[in-house]
Amino acid sequence: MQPDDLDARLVQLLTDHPQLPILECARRLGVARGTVTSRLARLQAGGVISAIVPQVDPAGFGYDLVAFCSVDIIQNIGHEPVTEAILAAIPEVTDLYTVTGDHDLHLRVVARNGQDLQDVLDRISQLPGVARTSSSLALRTHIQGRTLPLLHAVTDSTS
Amino acid sequence: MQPDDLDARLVQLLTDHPQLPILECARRLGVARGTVTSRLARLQAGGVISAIVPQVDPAGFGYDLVAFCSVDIIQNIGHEPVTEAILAAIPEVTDLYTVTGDHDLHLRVVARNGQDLQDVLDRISQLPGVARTSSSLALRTHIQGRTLPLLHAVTDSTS
DNA sequence: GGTGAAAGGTCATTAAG
DNA sequence: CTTAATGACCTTTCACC
Repeated sequence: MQPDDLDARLVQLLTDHPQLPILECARRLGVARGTVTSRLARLQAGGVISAIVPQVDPAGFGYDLVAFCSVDIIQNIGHEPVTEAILAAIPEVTDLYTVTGDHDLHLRVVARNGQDLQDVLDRISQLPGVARTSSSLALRTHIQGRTLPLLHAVTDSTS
Repeated sequence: MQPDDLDARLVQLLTDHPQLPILECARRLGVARGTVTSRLARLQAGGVISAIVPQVDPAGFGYDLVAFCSVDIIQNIGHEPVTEAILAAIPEVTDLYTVTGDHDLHLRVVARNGQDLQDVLDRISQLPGVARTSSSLALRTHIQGRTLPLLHAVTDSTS
């Protein structure tokens, strides 16, 4: 679907003020309450808004280390068994992608400290189907999961 | 902070049923209403719950291509100017990390299609301070931003 | 547990593309 | 003619005491 400028401003407003009532949103955007309601419904139906749920941050309970890990898979094994094994066995894996390039899988993992990270990477390496892993530590997270600038860019160029 | 099993079940409940009233949460968890309220407040204050906001999914408005890009920075330039330039100029960058290893920065970018992706990568390459980029395309997103399994693992071993 | 107040869902009307 | 916005009604629910 194609969101417009009003959609972008609505999402921005809700992002800045998480629990702002719909009536207040309508007031600040200068539209009727029903408009805000229908827009929200349309955004959710269209998949632009995937969910409105509590965002759990692992750093909040000690997992403040982030690393990226590339996994090579043993040749004659499919991707599925390996990805399923990783997802099932390693809760520290927050993101898992099949990628092109030098390696097969790309994952983002979190850990409590260096020792814990080594343990996590070891557990991944020892999973059946995993041939080799290589990793790099995130020294600093400049931004993570930002999407609003893109949404604004799209709606600005549209209007 | 250290969340316990009740915290994990509360977050799980709210994740499964996004707009479940607090009273209903208390009923299903078998605790008093005030308990749920105070738990939620504590989780937010402690940073375990970072926010409860609409999750914007770029795939919802056409950006269904995901790629990872490694950036090498020109030696005598600091990281800050480059990261700031990237964040300011390229809205397609959703994640940006300073990392250890063969490269300096690790980013996640989204695009509308292959041609659009090439354009995005070109724009990154041409930013001042960027020496070189290399990228890999995500063929499949198995999981992204999952944290609940980790939360459950932590609280299970704690209890 | 009771009470005041506000939020959200629904609908008919109206304006606009 | 289709689509969307408006404003008001009504029911339900929440937070407070």
